[in-house]
Amino acid sequence: MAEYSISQLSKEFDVTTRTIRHYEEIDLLSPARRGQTRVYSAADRIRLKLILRGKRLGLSLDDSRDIIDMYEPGKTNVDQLKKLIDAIQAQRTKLNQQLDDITNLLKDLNQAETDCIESLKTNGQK
Amino acid sequence: MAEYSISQLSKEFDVTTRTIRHYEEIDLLSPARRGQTRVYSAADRIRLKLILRGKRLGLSLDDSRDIIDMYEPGKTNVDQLKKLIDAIQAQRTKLNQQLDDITNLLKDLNQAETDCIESLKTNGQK
DNA sequence: CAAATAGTTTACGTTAACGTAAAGGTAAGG
DNA sequence: CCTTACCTTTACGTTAACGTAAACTATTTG
Repeated sequence: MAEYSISQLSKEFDVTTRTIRHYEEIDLLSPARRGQTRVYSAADRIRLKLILRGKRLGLSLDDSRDIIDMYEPGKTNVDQLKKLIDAIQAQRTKLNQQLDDITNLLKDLNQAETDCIESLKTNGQK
Repeated sequence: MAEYSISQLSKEFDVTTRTIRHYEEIDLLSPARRGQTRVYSAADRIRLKLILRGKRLGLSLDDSRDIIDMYEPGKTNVDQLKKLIDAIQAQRTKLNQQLDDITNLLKDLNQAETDCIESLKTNGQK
């Protein structure tokens, strides 16, 4: 039963405590309290991790919320489930686009690098 | 020698003309002018495309500017070239992180989806 | 020739995601 | 008991990336 303080998480994920509290303000996190002090569970920690992964992918916090909510199959309603499947498909489409973008960018970077090195050889001589 | 109007590009890439003008305001684009009217070349169009790709990857416009500038080997200075190679490496690192994030997210989405479908089977019967 | 369409500049407004400062509570160590 | 280290809340400030509106020009079309 792991527990974490706000500063521990702050250090582990290299974000400010303000950021973590901000996520609570917009209901992305809801840690327990010991008195007034926030106490984060392992589940809270995972949520934070997911939020930050979303950030690295350029998602808005609202988008991240949607995605994270997908992981919880507490949505018994059938219509909601169907909506979820659609949302999952939409996300997948977007991610595949990103994958495509990244491979292209990596290709471009390789090209830029060889150009650079080439230029260094030629140019570094004079 | 292809030429494009601002509204053509706006439609092609599904962004507003305001957005395109904004990129000019911050010197990400510098189209020619016919009188007062902007005239975009094929190269301008490519730059816009690259900017938007950067956006999809969650890059800031400043980051995109840096990356796009990498493609132009007009940087004869040796020191700048070395800096460029470092920058390229840094970008590569970040992109590989993103790749990792995406494959994980896709994995999660698959899981979420099968959970959903499972839940639909069980739950949709009653 | 009037109206619609596409272009322009200028300039203030908006939203997300925190930053930053103020003011204070609490527990441990010397 | 005082300092140091964390914790808290409240609240205004900031930046990026445009949105939106006003006011104007130029061209085309019924």
